[in-house]
Amino acid sequence: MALDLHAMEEKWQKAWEKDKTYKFDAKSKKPTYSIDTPPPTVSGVMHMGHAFAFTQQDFIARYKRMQGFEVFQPFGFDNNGLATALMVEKKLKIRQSDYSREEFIKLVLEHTREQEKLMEERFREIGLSVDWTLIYRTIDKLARKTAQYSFLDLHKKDRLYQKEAPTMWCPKCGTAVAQAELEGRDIDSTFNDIVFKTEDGKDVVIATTRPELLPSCVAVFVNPKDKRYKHLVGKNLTVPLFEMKVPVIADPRADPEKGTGIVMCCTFGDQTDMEWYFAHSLPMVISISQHGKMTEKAGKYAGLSIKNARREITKDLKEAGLLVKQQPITHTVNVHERCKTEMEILHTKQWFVRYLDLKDEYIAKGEALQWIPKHMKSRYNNWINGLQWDWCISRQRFYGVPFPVWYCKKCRKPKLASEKELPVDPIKDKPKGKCECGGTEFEPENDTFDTWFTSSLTPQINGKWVEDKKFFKKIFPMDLRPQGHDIIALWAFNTIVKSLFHQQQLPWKTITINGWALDSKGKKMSKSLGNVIEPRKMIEKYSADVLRYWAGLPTLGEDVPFQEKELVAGKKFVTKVYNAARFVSSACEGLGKVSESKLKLWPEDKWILSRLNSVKKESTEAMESYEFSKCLNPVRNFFWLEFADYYIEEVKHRIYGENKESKKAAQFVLRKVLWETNLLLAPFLPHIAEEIAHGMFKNLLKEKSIHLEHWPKIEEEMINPKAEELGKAIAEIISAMRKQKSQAGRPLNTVVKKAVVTVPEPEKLKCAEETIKQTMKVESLEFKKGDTISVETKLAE
RNA sequence: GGGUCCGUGGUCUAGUGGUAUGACGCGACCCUUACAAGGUCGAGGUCGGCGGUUCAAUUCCGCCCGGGCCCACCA
Repeated sequence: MALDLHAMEEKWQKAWEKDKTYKFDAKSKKPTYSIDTPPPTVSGVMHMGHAFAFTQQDFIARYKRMQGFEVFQPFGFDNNGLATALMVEKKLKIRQSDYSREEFIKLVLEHTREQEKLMEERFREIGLSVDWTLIYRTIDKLARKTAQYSFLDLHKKDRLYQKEAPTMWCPKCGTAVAQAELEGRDIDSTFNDIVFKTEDGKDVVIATTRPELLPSCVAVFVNPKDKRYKHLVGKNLTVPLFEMKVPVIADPRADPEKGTGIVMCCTFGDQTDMEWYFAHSLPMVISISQHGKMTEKAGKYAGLSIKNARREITKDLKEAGLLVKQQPITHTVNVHERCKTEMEILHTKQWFVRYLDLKDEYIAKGEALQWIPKHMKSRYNNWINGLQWDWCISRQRFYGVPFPVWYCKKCRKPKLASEKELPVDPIKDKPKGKCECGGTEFEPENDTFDTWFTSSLTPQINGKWVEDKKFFKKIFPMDLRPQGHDIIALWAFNTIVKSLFHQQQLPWKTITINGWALDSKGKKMSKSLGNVIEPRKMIEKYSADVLRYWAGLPTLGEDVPFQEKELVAGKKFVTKVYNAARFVSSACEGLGKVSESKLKLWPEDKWILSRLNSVKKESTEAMESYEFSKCLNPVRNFFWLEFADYYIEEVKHRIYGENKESKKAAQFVLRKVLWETNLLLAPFLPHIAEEIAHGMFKNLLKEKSIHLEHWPKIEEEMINPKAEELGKAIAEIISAMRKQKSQAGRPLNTVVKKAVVTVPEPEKLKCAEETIKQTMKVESLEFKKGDTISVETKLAE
């Protein structure tokens, strides 16, 4: 009887939905286990990486539920941010500028709702034990309210400032960005050796990749130890084409090895330029506008794009004979992670969260957090140690959560919304009351929050921090944050920062960092490479349980190449479990309650019960430390290689035999092992586990779902090393006999006329004589003493 | 350049101070009353390289090579 896995899985998914099996009950007396579920970006599509990570999260959720926790596992959608705005514009063929912010947000929420539905269907197909009534969105009302409340709270705690300062800026998106949004990219460029003139008309050659910044040149730097240029320090040089005079200054940050060893400082070509600007109180000459055009400071080049200006200026230098050499190079440049545009440092007014002063505390708190795998903590530390900028949280973007801020027209002071008004859109809403100065006229802050300003509040959003203090107390701090290693610096770090400011404690007890699902060759799956495999295709071809099996194999945190053959193996395993369950179920027909103490156990019974408990112990410890693969692997091997391959074969004769006493013991053990391994497998293979439980062992179910049953308890008294040793020896002997039958080309049910078994301690195996004889159909069995186990057989004709 | 992880039969992996787990693939045999979408058995590895510690190293230490990721590197 073949089982239709797809129909079976669909049946149980519907049943779980109908029975509200995974519903979070806030009134439950059980201890809460809360999970800070990552919100996938709304795109309508589920990737293999999603399936991978969310399934791993679900293993934990299901395990904790079976350990008696009331599991809070919500689901989220990230529909805040640039990616979403662009997607909606494209799909609906609209421009956000044609709408008010509130209208646009409404539109996005409506539109993404459809995409969410599609995604929700996909995510449901992998059998997540999510409470689907707990869905949050990073731009819906609660998220906006929470983010704005967070802003007010940070303001109250004196953690916010607004400042005109050099800021990382994306000229394409026309907005400030945070350090965490930068990405290093190798870009081809040209080293241009440009001639500056000394006051007495001599040439000084300076190498630069950015000749378009010549109009912003405010100084020239040399290393104080560099003898070649010592004579220039304190003198002025003339900037070619632009003819202004700039001083030569000595500073150790100038690298004599790079370029010509003498470097121009512009406001601002890079971070060092900025440091020099502050360190040497240099003037500021901004020649690039917020939209990436040259300003009037660039003279005749004003209005050109950066690229065009670079070309024109290079051309003019060449014509003037001031460009002596050009050399192609590749260098790493910071680009905006969203649009891959090269970053500029511009002087603009932005809101910042002041947080650089607390680096030590972040590190200390990071120590107090349980990181799994442990080494991921060093990425967090690494990031904090390298932090150089306060968190710039304002974005000159239209779509996002608006700042709850207006400015007094009279005194320019910011006026913040009051908590009760939240969420507000200052463009549409008016502030309540007057300014401190008495002013009554205000203009809105047009900026929106960095999306991470909101995403870093998922524990507060899900815990209803701003709406239900009692609920929040139940949920927060959360037990688990599962997430990818790519966003440790962004999501994990910012969430920790926010909770430290708002709640003065860590947002979670444990953070698990999952790896990536790669293609079979270990490359990242991406549309452009054409190596994307959709989980859905694999579910259709195999099944959800099979896909989950694949996700359960690797160690948490490992990147895993997707090998379809592992699904083949998974499918075989699911089939095996089902078939074995069918056998056990039919073998145990009519078996009611059993009084354990009255059973007379055979050696193989003691062996498998001992092994069962060893495996329970091993797998429970593994799950407790979030090492689910160390649970699944041993359970799988135990089930298949010991229980199915040996134990079942060893007791068949008792099941089919006449002796009621021996049959009952075998039945009891079969049922117990099957039932308990099925429980151990339930977090991994929830559908087939439920099918087996309901279809074959319904009388053992105490709850309406196997997923609400308790995780098997370890029975230490059943762990018996001697029984395990004996069981292993029996298996070895059986295997040796199988080998001889196999090598003789005979079926396994061939009768063995006579067998001589050599073992180190024959007397210990005496009790297993009947088991071996019956299992291998041996007519006459003799034990001999010898150093190693070996078997001689005479097969029937 | 700094950090970190990884490198085990054809492929993917488990694991450990005493030469190794399982899977997929491969070969042979077997239609044995749970399972032929199966079973049994088998072949296949100098556990990246070099040195060191040790009675003993794949496992510990150092260096090197190769790969991934994070950070830095923008003259």
